[in-house]
Amino acid sequence: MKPFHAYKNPALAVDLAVFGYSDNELSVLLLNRRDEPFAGGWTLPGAFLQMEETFSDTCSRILQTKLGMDKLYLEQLYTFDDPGRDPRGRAISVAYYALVNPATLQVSAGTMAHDVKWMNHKKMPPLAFDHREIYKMALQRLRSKMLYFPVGFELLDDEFTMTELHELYECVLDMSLDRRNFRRKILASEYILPTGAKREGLQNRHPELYSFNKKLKPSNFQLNINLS
Amino acid sequence: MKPFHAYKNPALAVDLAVFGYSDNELSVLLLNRRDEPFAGGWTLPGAFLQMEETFSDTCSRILQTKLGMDKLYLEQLYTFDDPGRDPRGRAISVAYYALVNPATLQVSAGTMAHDVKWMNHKKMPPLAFDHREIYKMALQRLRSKMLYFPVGFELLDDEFTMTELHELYECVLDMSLDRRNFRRKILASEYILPTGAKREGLQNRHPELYSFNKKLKPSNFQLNINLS
DNA sequence: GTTAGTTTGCGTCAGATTAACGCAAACGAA
DNA sequence: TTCGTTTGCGTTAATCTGACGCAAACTAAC
Repeated sequence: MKPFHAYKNPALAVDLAVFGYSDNELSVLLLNRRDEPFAGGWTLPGAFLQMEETFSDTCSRILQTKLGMDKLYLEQLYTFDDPGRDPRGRAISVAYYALVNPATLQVSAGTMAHDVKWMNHKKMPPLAFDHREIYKMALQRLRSKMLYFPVGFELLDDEFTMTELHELYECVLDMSLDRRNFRRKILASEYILPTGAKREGLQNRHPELYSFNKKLKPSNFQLNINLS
Repeated sequence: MKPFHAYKNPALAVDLAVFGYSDNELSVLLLNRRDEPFAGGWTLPGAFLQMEETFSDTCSRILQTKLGMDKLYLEQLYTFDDPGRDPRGRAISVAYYALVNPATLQVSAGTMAHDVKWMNHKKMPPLAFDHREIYKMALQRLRSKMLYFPVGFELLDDEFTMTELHELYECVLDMSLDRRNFRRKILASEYILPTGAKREGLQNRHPELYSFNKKLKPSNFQLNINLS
């Protein structure tokens, strides 16, 4: 029997929706294409899977190349198979999304490739291929996931104030949440703990600092917020 | 430039976790393998993607071949990429799950291929490849999805009694749910409506018949049942 | 038909949860 | 020191939940 790869198989791409959060803005990492098709257009960063790679390897390779760092929070999203999605031929795309916190975002400013750019998620340009669809699904997944899984913390630094966490949720979900009720629910979940520390730059320790409680299993984090 | 398929690409398989429900039992469609590797072992039904096919096409082809019918409820689950998952070489598996209602299940009894069998989900044999993992993820997805999305109805006939729906949920979730509270919540969601009909075989119309309300958008179906 | 046991539909109620909002101490800028 | 803002904590009414009672509708046995 011939080896699998001797048969005609579609190309396998891995595409990434990388979200970054800083200064109350949610951004997405976009790549400005140099080559045809869609030369000059915007896409999500991606790469073709090499024979020996896992998806996770490919993600790391993309992130290293474009951001100069990997080891971010990473989650598989969906696999897109529209036969017409790439004009060059049949290509399947396995989409992942990644989350970048402000510190990493700042560091990456120095190591980022010249052909990528952080774009505010409210000012997204048209995207090539079916990348708009991928991006939309990623945002939707992030939004619904942060309601029942402590995933939002991945977008913040290790230590954060309640206000910062609150603003993150309001920003990503694009809705206003009562500050006091949000605090009560988040604290009741016990997924964040006060650190007792005082942040550099602050004169006092009034805005308390919290950190994500990594010892708890994330199974029953539940914010009970109704979208729609 | 060479066409994509001229490069070395992994094989792309589509594997299906097909759930059937009847007589208060949840079953999974298993295939008894004839060829190596794992000859004689059990697997989920699957097939390699043909160049012109969409995943959905491949699913239909598998279901036609093995069940003699397609057009079931179908949802993409996850794409598995462990390089060692197939001893024959690199193969990616895109997993879907499908739901079959009792009527279809009954019809399929006559059209089913001889090498497949419905297996009670509590009596699953060891599965070849990484199919145990796929099956477990499918069951988990079904369980969590039916709590916030009206997907359970796909496992029942068009018309059903409240008791049947209640038993379905208890069976699939493998937990007991208070009959009266379940009724209250389900009816409050307005996703099922009384049909006013009387079922054949029943002498009276006391156990009321209901049907899924397809006019409602399934976005805010919420049963608020706590797993774990 | 009558009777006895089961199923089904509906209601009650105490306790928990939620949304909306008040308030004062802590803070920072003038 | 003063004043407007931020932050932490509390209150309350309305709603939701889980646990369970009850009788009408039904079935099966006699």
